[in-house]
Amino acid sequence: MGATKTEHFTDKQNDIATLAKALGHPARVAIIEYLMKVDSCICGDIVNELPLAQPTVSQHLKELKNAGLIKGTIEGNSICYCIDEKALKKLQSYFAK
Amino acid sequence: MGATKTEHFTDKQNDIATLAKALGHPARVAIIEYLMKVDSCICGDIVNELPLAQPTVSQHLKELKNAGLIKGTIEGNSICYCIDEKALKKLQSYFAK
DNA sequence: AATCTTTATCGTAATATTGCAATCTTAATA
DNA sequence: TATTAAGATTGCAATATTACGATAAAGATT
Repeated sequence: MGATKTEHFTDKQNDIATLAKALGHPARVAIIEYLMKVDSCICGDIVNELPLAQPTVSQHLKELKNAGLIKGTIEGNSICYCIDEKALKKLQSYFAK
Repeated sequence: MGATKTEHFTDKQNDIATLAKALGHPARVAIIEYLMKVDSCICGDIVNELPLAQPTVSQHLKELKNAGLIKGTIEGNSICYCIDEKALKKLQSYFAK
């Protein structure tokens, strides 16, 4: 036991839960808010912005990416992260009911 | 360590994260959707509605209550759960930006 | 009062998350 | 090609979550 029984719920419910879960940590909320503010991205800046070690930030970014909330594109040496509007719109329209 | 470093983030960020986290499980999304649909509540019905055992549902309800998403009022023998609009509004207005 | 009904709590097993040091990968630069 | 810089991955310890059987608490019913 201990694992979420996703198979018993609808795709939509699982989808919303996945997005919400990704935002269920203040560091990830902070990342999203930072990305909203600067719009353009610069991944290293996120590490400087947060009071967490680089591997920890990298892990949070991975989770946000898996949930579809952010996108990352390789920019030569570094990586440019930015918000995936589609996922945010999904949340927005879900709560507008 | 393993515990979230809430003290490094703003109250608002922690607040949103708490609400989002509460919705970060499909069963809790399903509970909220069910409460939206029936409006009035009847707690036992939620147990029947979900494919989970009664103690598990009770635990999920507790988390939703702790996060402020639902309210429960004693109705004689049983308990009447319903959505706390304030929390939903908070999420709604947060995503409407 | 004994029993039933409804919901919460306890205890515990299985699994997931959080955080970081150490290390690896890959591209830029000297 | 060595070195540096930016990020990701690995491995691990601490903690949290998920799920449920057993049981408790409290009002309703007989």
